[in-house]
Amino acid sequence: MAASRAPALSPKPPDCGDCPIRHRAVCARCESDELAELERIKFYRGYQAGQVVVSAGEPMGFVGSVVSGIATLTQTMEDGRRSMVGLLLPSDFVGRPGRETAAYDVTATTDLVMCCFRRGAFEKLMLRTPNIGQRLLEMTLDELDAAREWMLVLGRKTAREKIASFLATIARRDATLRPGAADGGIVFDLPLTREAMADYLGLTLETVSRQMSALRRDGVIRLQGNRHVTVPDLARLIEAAGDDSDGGLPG
Amino acid sequence: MAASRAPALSPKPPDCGDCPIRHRAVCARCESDELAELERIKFYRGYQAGQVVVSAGEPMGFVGSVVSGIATLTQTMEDGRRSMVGLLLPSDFVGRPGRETAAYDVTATTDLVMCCFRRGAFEKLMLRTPNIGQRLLEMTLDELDAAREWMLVLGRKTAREKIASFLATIARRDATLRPGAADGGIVFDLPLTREAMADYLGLTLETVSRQMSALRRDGVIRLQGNRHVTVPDLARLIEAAGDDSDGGLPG
DNA sequence: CATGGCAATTGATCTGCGTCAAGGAAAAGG
DNA sequence: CCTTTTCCTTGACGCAGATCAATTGCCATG
Repeated sequence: MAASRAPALSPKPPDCGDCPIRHRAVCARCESDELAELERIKFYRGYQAGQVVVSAGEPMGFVGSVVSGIATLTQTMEDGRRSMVGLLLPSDFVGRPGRETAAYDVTATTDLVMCCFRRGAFEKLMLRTPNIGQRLLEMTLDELDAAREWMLVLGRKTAREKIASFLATIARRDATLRPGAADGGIVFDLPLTREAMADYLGLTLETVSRQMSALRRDGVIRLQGNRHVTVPDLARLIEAAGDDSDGGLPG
Repeated sequence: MAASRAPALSPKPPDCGDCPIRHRAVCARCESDELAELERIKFYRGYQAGQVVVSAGEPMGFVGSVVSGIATLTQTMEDGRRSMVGLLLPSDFVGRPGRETAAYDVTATTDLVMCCFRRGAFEKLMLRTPNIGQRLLEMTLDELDAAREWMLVLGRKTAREKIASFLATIARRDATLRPGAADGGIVFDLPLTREAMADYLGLTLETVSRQMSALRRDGVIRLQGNRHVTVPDLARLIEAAGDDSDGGLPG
C-alpha cells in the first residue's frame, strides 16, 4: 500500500479486447479508420494500490478509462473532511476534455490499469469524430444520473440504508460483471476500506463498522474477513436499503 | 399557487434575444443554417408557480432550457422522503436526448417560461450538427461537477454550513445575472420555501428556519420578510459555509 | 375587517450518529 | 517466525439535528 507517485507503464499491456475505450466508452459506432486513429494515440498506465493518479488542481494531460482495478474520486476540505464523489470501476471514464487540471483527487484503491489518450490528441479527434462526443455525452449523462441518485442517499437515508444501498450497488455491478453464481447468493469483495466507505456515504468509519455488524447480526449479509461479503438474499438487502429502485453507480 | 397540470403556451413568447438555447446552450458555435433549423423546431411553454412540468417516469417528448423563472428537479421515496437533485435557473438545460421518460419530477417554483424542442427533431439535428452535441457535453460536464460539489455539502457539512453554502451559491449566481449593486451588499430573493431548501440540503424545514435565524442573529445576513435576503459581506458568508471554494450550482 | 390557509418561527424533548477511547485481527515487512 | 503497521470492532458518552407541538405572521378571499 505504498503511496508514492510516479506512474509506471504497465509491463504487459492488455490486448485491445480488454480496452473499454474501444468497446464501451467511445467506439461503439466508430468507423474503422477512427478506430485506427484511436489505436495510434492510446497508451496504458499501471498504478499500485494506494497510489495517487492525480491530485485536484494538478495539470492532467490525459483522459482515459479504467481497464482493471478500482479508483476513487475524492474531494477534501481544508480542515480534512473528505467526500468521495465517484467510484471508478472497469470501463468508467476519467478526465474532462477541455479542462487543463484535475478537479478531484484520483486514487487507485487496488492495483489499477488505465487506458489513456493524450488530452490534446483526444480533443482533436473528437472534433473530427462526432461519434466519440456522442458516446461521451451518453456516459456523462449516466454519471450525472448516478450522482443525483447518490444525492438522495447522502441527504435522506439513514446509516443502515446508506450501507445497504452501497452494498446493493456493488452487488449489482459485480453481478453484471460476472453473471451466474446465484447459488449460495451473491458473493463479492468490498473494494474499499471502512474509512473510504464512510467518505462515500457521509458517515464515520465507526458507524460504517457498526452497521456492517448489525446487518451481519440480522442475517442480511455474511462476512468472511473484513472484505469478503456474501448476500444470501438480494431482495432483503434492497429492502434494508429503503430502495427507491436505485441502482446506478456514481462513477 | 395552484398545482394543476396542463402546460400552457406562454402568451407572449420572448424574442430570440432571450433564448438561452440559442445563446448559451447550443449555438455558441453554430453556423447560420443550423440556427435557422433550430428556430424552426423551437417553441415556448409557460408554467405557473407550483405547476408540475413533468413527473418522474412520465413520457417526456421535449428537451429545452429555462428562459425565465425557476424550476426544481426532485426525487421522492415511497415513504415520502424527498431530495432535490437540481435547481434550474435561467439558461439551464432540461431533458435528456435519447431517453423516453423523465427521470425526476420537474416543478416550477415560480412562474416559468421554457424554450423547448421536440425530442425527436432535436436528436436528429444533433446527429447532423456536432456543435450542438459538443455544447451539450460541456453543459453536462458542468452539471456533473456541480452535483459532485453538492455531494460534499450533503455528506460532510453541518446544518449552518449547508445553509451558508446554499445562500452563497444563490448570491453568486444572482450577482452574475445582474452585476453591480455592490453598495449595501448583495440582495436577492430566495427562490425556494424553507421546505424546498430542506429537501435540497438534506435537513428538516425546522432546522433550516433555525439556522436562518442564527445567521441573522450573527449579522451574517439580513432578512426582510421570509424571502428577501441581504448579504452585507459575502466573505463572511463564505467563511460560514466552511467553503472549499465551492461555487458551482447543481442544476 | 374578519377568516381561513399556508409558511415560518420557536420551544421542548428525543435519538441517531459522531466523538473519544481501548482493544483485537489481519496484512506487511523484516 | 515475530514485529509493526494498518484496519477493524466495540463500548461509553455527548451533541447536532430530528421530531413533536404550539404560535405567529402573511397573504388571499369573502
